Amino acid sequence: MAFLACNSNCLSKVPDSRRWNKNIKEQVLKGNAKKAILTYINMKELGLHADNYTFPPLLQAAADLSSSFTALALHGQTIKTGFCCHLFVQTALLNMYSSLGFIGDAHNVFENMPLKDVVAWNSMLDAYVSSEQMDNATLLFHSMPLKDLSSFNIMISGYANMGRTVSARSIFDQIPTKDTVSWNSMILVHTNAGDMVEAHKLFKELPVKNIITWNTMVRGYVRNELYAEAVDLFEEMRAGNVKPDFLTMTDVLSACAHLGSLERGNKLHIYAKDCRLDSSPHVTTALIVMYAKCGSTLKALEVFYKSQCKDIYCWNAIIAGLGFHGYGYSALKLYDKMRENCIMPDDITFIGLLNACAHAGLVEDGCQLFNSMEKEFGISPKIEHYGCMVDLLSRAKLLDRAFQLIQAMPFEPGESILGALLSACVIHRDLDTGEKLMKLYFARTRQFSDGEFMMFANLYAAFGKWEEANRWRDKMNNSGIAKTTGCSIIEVNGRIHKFLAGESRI
DNA sequence: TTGGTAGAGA
Repeated sequence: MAFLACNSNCLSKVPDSRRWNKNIKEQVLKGNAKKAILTYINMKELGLHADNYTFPPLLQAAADLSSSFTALALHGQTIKTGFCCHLFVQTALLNMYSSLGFIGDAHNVFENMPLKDVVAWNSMLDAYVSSEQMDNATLLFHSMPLKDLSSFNIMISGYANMGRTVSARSIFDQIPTKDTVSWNSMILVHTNAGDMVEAHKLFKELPVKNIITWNTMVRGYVRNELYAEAVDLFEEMRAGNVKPDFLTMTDVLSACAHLGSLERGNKLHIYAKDCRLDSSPHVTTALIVMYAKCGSTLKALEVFYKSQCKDIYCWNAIIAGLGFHGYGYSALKLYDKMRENCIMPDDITFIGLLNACAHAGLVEDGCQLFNSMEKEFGISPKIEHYGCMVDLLSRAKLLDRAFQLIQAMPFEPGESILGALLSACVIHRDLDTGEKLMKLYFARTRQFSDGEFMMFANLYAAFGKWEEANRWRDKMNNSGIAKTTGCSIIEVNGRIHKFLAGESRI
């Protein structure tokens, strides 16, 4: 309300709809969609009329807010004022529905447009591409009476998201004059397909690179687990005086975290400070993760406490980092602080917390947190949360409770949950629970993986029951896997004779 | 003064 008063004071002196339009647009550009909508309401209250310049940013604001209610109300306003017939307003309506995921509504707007220019066609094309309807996008692309460079670029980015290298390349080769967007999208196609050699080839060929080109490559290396290459490219970037942004920093820190290189991580931290990139919550989170993974929990805490702008990612990272290193109580204390700061936990927070409890043996705290997810926060536990709980109960030797949880969970238990409880059965010498679990798995009509057959075989082998172990081993689709993956069964003359956990000699 | 295309954290 304070904003409205201020706004009306500032703007009522100049009751010019142009100024109001400009103001609305600026709010949207700043990411303040709510204020933009409030400005529009204020404008109407003052008796000013909206026009074809007012609606496009407002429709964008509705999309930014992900508010279908606001979207429908604004669509109604365009009809009421007659501006729904304006080409630019129609295109903005199409884009708003597309952003909200209402592709059918976007298509309706498009179909009812009496005049369609290339921007309208591209908007519909993008609606299909961003909703992964590449078949519809391809049909539309080929039926377009007008195409420009954006049309080709939109198609390439669609294929990039689906990893369709050949289709993307065919579009790319048809472009007479490519721009940086075309090249960057084509590089992304290859990084998404896991072909960093081809991505790097294009990167070298590209005459004019921008920050997105560099970031696409750095991210590509990280996603494809080529961490040293990611760091090297970052150094090349610096040597070439290309200024990294917060996304470059986030990814190179992530590479460093995977490499476990604290020395390099420290240097990157200093660099991020010098470039003032460390204030971004993305970078803060990446720093916390890097320090935690490199074993420096104290530095992770220092980054966390010094950060002026902490979001849920930062909180989740520090909770998970503490939990991973066995500081269960500290993780729980930070969770309390997080709640005091009125930050709502999400499903990732609980994965960190439950893992923290499992590592520190805090069984009852873990159970309470697990129960609070749905009751207090309306978060339905996912299979990962059940996995953490099975791990927590198994580590605490509460095998029957772990079994009951698996029995009650609304998911098909996977290999990792099976592995957690079965190995606990081996450690705590409880074959009964192991067999009960096997029966439960067997009762569910599903396809068993070789990994699961091997776990069953290992369970019996651990208890010296070679006949059963052999029987389960024989069910494996590829029993040769036992000889190549470090399986813990030793086979002599077709019979399993010995169980050696963790050894790979056969 | 207005609508469309590339990367974007666990």
